[in-house]
Parts: sequence; structure tokens; C-alpha cells
Amino acid sequence: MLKTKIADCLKKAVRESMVVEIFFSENEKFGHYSTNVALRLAKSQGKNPMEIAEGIKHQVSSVKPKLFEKIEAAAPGFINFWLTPKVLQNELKEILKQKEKYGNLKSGKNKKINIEFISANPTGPLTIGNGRGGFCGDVLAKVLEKADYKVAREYYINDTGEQIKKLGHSVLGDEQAVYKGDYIEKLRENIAEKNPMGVGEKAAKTILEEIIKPAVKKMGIKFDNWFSEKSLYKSKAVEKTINELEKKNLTYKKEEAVWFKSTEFGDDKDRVLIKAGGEKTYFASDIAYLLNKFKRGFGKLIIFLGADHYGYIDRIKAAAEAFGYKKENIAFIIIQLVRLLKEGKEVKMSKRTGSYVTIDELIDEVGLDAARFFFLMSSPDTHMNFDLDLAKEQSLKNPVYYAQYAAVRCNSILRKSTKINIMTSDVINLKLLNTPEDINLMRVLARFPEVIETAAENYNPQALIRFTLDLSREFNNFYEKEKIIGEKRDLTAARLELIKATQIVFKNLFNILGISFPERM
RNA sequence: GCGCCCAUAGCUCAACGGAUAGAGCGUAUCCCUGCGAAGGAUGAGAUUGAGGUUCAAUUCCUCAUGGGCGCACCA
Repeated sequence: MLKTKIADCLKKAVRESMVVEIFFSENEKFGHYSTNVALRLAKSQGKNPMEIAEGIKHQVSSVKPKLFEKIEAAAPGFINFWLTPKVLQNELKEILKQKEKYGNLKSGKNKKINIEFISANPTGPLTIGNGRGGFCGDVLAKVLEKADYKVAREYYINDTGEQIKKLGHSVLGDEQAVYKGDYIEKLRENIAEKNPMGVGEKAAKTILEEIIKPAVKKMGIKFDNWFSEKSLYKSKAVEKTINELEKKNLTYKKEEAVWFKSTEFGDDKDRVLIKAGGEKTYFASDIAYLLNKFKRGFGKLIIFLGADHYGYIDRIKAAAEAFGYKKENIAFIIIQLVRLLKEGKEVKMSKRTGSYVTIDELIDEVGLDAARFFFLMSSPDTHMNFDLDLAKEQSLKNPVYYAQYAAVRCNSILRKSTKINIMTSDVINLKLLNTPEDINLMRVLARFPEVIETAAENYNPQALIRFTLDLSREFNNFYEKEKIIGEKRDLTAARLELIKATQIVFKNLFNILGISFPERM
């Protein structure tokens, strides 16, 4: 990674034990990369930041003259670095050599990480809210895989309990019915029994297999594990969990119910494990599930939650601590709810009222690429408004096409080049790539591993979207200004390598984002 | 009442405490006998308000305003 190379030679010059931050410069006039170390050292060293910057500049340029073409100290104390074309050309070679492996990192060290997402109750179709979390989880999973984590994607199915009973009532159509929709009507056509729980369980199974799983497939997501809540009851895991808590003296009885002393671990209320009626709460099985994950050897758990489940975080963390696991090893990603608008007015989305837009509908209307891109553009914590009509209308203007179009341009250039038979020399001279446009494109391409790193570290797949659009714009600029297939054969050959590298990075990106890489548009 | 999240251009969204707050759409003007114009160039256009911390604040802290979501022996 270019960034790390710079950081490494700075560490020697700085000498203090501090994290040296290197920033990719958006504006070329601030170098290819820049750092603020001098500004941050100013106080502790009691010197003028510019003075420090100059000092570092001289040290670095004497130690590593080959890495940099120019180093500049700029007010109020930044140090800007311009890499030599050679460094960028070498990185280009790496891209061409590593191909789809370019951008693979070692930071994950093959550690096991579990990502649980969607996990919508099997009581109805997946909504656009589930879509948002689903796409985000899927892309994060791929980013982490690229960063060398061993990722398991998991969907937790609440296939028992109160909601399933309510589903049963709904299918039976009795006075306790809560879920509404065409799918309920259909389920009603083949019921063989009267017991709400039994009906609910069968209906849940049908919904899972015939509605949810196909929708997930349509979304382009593959789960490694569909984890059944019911299985935790069958294996007595829930019972054991409660017993263990009792043994640890972390439970008590109050008003006929069994409570977990979650307040001892930072929760603001104690929580019920077994209701007065003897039924266990979802929370009880959630703890069993949590322990199950840790026991399977996942050092880190990522759990996606809708904002309406926010209150769950503290109690889950409390449960983890009660069993000696560190709460820091559970990362919750809160997905803000998507508000549904119709004709500018908010429609309350609810499976209970039957008013919602399913993710299937959206994908059918706008296509998978546009749907994925749309949700991945915004960070999970923004509150989104969603209007299906507007989405339909605007789908053709989705930035995903901007990116795909840029990629398609690479394809058509390369297609054309094969017809012309350019390659005559065995040795392609990449040194010819030295115009500002060449340099700029190369440095953006070389940024790809850095983007993977930040996305993986911060659990922030949105970074990839931004980079995709940056790269697209950079490439379009390049295309506009530089002729690729031209008179000079060596230059043409070298430029074609650059196009190949661009194509590789685009393919990598699209692959992670789960959008298609069209040959033509 | 308490807690969490959000507020950026006409619209949908960006911005790792950093340099001139970026894109897309929309909008005004221009560029196809040229590797695909689903493109490019040049404009107009924004940080909710008030304090504070910092060399530097859209970003952190406090308060206010406006939205969303929680606060069950529901999930």
C-alpha cells in the first residue's frame, strides 16, 4: 500500500510514538498524499509546525529519495508528498499481476467473524428496510473477506414463540390475527389444523422457503447459515443458558417470572427470561444464540439491527459479560428505518397493516444493480425517505450507471485494441505513462487497497461507493483528455495496460458491491 | 419525562478533526465526420441556530429548534 510506505519512512523521521496519519489528497496540488504530523507534534515539541514540517521533509528526502519526486511543507504545517512516476508504475504492475486478488489484505489474519443480518421474522415478505440492512451486511461481509477475515453470514430465524403464534392466528383469520396481506390469504388455503402454534410454525416454514429465501437470492445474497431459533430449544441450549445464569446467581424470581440481573452489567433494567406463564422470552433464546456463536469460535460478532431494536444492545452486551465474553467483541450496526412515502406523504410501514414495499418489488422495478447502489450510497445511520414511484422514475439516473458506463468504456477500448493488433514488443514500457492524466489515474487505482482497509476497519462499505464514483470520474476525465489508441505504438501499448488495470479495479469493486459488470451497455 | 439517532445545494446523498465542504439529479451556456455523448467543460447553488474546546470544527462538547426511533412478563 502506497500509504503505508509513506507512513513507514515518516515514522523514522518523526521518532515519537504516535500514529502517523497519511491522507490521500483529493486535490493534486496538495500532493498525492499528505500528513499532519507536524501540526500534531507542534505542541509537545514546543515548536512552530512549519519548522517541524521542514525538518521532517529534509530527513525524509535524504532517507528515501527514490520514493518521492517532491516533498513540500505547506502552511500551516502540512507535508505534501508527490510520488515518483516509477512508484506508481510499479503499483500498476502489481494490479496487472494480482488481478482479482489486488486489494487483498492480510489484516484479518484469517480470524473468524460472524455477521448476522436481515434476520427478519418469518412472518412476511422482506421489506425495503430489510433490503437496506441486507445489502449493507452483504457488502461488509465481502469487504471483510477481502481483508482476510473468515466470514460467516448468518440469518437468525425466529421460528418459534409469540410472533409465530400470532402468525398462526393470522392465517386462521381469528380475532387475534395481526398480520395482513395476500400471502396470508394464500396460506389460509391449505391449513390442516386449528392449533395456532402449529399453523404458525408451518406458515413460517412456508414463508421462509417460498418468500424469504427466494427474495434473498434475488438480492444477490448468500447466507452461510440459516440459524433456527427452534433448534436452540430442541438442543436444550436455552434451558442450559438459564440454568447457568441461575448457577451464577444472576437470576431471581419476581411475580412468578424469572429475571436476569442485567443491570449488574450496565443494562438499565433487569430483563425477563421466563414469563409468569412459563414461556421463555425471545431474549432467553437470544442469549443462547449469542453463546452459541461464541462457542463456535467467532472472536468477533457483527449484528445488524433495525433502529427500532436499539434497546436490545445493552441487554445483549450484558448477557455476553455475564458469561465472561467481552462486549467489545460484539459490534452492533444500527440501520435507521426507511420511511415509505407515497405521493409525498408518509405511509406507516408495517407487516401488520399490510402496507409496505417488498424488496422483490423494488428489484423488479429498478433492477438489482440500481437497488443495491441506491441503498449502499447512504450510510446506515441516516434516516432515509423512500418513494417507490420516485425510485422508478429516477432509477435510470442512478449513479450506478455512471460507474458501469466508465467500466464499459474500458471494455470497448480493449475490444477495439484486439482488432488492431498493437502488441508487437514483448516488453511494454510503462515508463511512458507520465502525463498528469496518466499519473492521476494510476494514483487513484493504487488507492484501492487503502479503501478496502478503511471500509474493513470502520465497517463502512459506503467508502467503496464513493471510491467507485471517484474512479469513474477520474477515468472519464482521462478518457476525455488522452487518446489511448494512437499513433505511437509503445505509448498505445502502455496505455492499454493502464486500461486493463482500470478494468481490473472496476471488476474488483463491482464484485464486492454485488453489481454486474456489463460487457456493453 | 428519560435514552439513542438525524439535520449539509431546489431534490437524493458524501466528506478519515484538516487546506477552496464534494457528487448525482435538476438548472444555465458550450463540446459528437473522433477509443460509445449513459460522456466532458464552464457557471449559479449549501453546513438549522447560539455558545465552547482546538493551530484547525460539517465533524468533538453544551444548550436551543425541528424530525425519527426506543423506553413491556413485545419482538
